[in-house]
Amino acid sequence: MTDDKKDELLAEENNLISIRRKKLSEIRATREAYPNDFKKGVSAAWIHSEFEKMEKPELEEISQEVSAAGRIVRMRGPFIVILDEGVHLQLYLNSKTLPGELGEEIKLLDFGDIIGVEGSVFKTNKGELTVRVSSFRILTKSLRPLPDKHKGLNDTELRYRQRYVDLIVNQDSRTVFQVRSKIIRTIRNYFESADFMEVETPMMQVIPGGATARPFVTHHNALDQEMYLRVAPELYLKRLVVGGFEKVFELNRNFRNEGLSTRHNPEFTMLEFYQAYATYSDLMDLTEDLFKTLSQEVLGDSIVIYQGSTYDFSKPFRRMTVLEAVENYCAVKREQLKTKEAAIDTAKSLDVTLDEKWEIGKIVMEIFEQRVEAKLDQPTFITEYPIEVSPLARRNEISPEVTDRFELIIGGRELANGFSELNDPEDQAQRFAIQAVEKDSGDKEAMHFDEDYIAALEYGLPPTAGEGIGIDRLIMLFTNSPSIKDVLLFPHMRPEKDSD
RNA sequence: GGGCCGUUAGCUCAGUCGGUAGAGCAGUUGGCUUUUAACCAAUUGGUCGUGCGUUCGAGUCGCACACGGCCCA
Repeated sequence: MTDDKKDELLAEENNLISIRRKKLSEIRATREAYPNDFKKGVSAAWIHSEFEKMEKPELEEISQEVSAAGRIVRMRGPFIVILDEGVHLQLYLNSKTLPGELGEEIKLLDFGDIIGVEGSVFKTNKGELTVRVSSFRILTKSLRPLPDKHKGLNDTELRYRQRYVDLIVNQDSRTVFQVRSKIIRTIRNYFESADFMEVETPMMQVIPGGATARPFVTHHNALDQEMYLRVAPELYLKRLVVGGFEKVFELNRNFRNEGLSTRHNPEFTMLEFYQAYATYSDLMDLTEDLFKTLSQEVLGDSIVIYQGSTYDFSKPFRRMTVLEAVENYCAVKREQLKTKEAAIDTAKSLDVTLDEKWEIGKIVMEIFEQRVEAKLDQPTFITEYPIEVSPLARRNEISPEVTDRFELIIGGRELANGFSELNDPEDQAQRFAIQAVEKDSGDKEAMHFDEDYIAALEYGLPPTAGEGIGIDRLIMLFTNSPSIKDVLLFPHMRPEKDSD
């Protein structure tokens, strides 16, 4: 780049950035501007835990030397506060008492710079633990100004688009992602200690399956083949149970080509687990225990407060059937849902939008989803889902029009979905055939006919129950976050403007 | 997809009836140098999201679009 060109770019650039860029070139003129040889001896957290309890004279006496590093977040006269792994550490740098060059170098410091320091630990007259810096070095010059030191970064859009800035300045945001990590770790431990094996199945699939949802389509060039990002790992996990891995789980990303909302991101994290010789009823018990364990281990309490509601996970969850829920929450009688015609009338009277071509089970589910689900605040297992909306679930032996399936609703939102698996290959083939017809008639969410999965069932899937838990929604619940974007490090956002 | 709200300095926000674009923080210069949102003095910084329109005159009024938020489907 020519000097003219450089000047031109500088002129276009924000003045605050160009001032910092000049400071950077001053550094470049004398030494390596981005050195890699600084050894950070101790963390800010360690310094606090080790010396906070000591008194001023005691600290003066031992005069402990340390080397530390962090990002500058405050400057008060000769005091500079750095942030190291979320912990503040105060430094004392007096330009009049430091050796000449270092005293000059203080002028090059800005908020956001990452510095490495050496010095001794002491306490100020006001009792604040501080490092009296004897030497320091700018390790990384920051060229962009940080947000307001008091008001921080509030703009939701900027917090999502520039998460790195959000994480520097908003401790609450850091905490959400620390809790997220801990929840995922706790889930892994929970299943591993219950002898489940963690597995990884394809995210790129030739036949997408396992959920009624529209997939993302992509293309494999060498094979010249359409491929889909998975909407669920379900069919692969059950193939593993056929193969004799009787307790498996997968904790990873699914992709669904749907709209965005406070509860939906196109890619999201799902836990799915399968257990041979278990029923959906066993999994409801397991789910209660899992939620209790998570809240105890992650929050240290069985009580979770979410957006004004209080949930006590030490108590068993309510259980009711889909029909009971519609009866209770829509004030309708069982007869009003008995036939398709009655159900359509009921739906219309409740102002539920529907398609009259739908079967009765689908109509009842629409009533449930549009008029009941949001009202179910306390943890509730809803059971007896209609067969039409459950193409992979086992038929109930007493009422063959419903399945041995449940969903867990908390705060009006679906958190989990589990069922006894359909392991009758002939029944499954018929259900796939029905899905294929719906697909041909234009339903983009309908499932494909998966012949290899039928072949697997024909080898024999033991009686099995399986469940999926939406991890992002779970984390929203445990971190009291109103939007899924708050619990995703990099939520999907539209491009800001056309970049060409 | 529909409705409502928002978009002004790097950040957080004011901006009245349409009449010279403001504050705090950050920045710059100097002072002070064991402070606690440090302080004191001076001072720089704007495509008012984008485009079109109404008007003598638009941050402000109208239309369209973009992005975001909330609610609904």
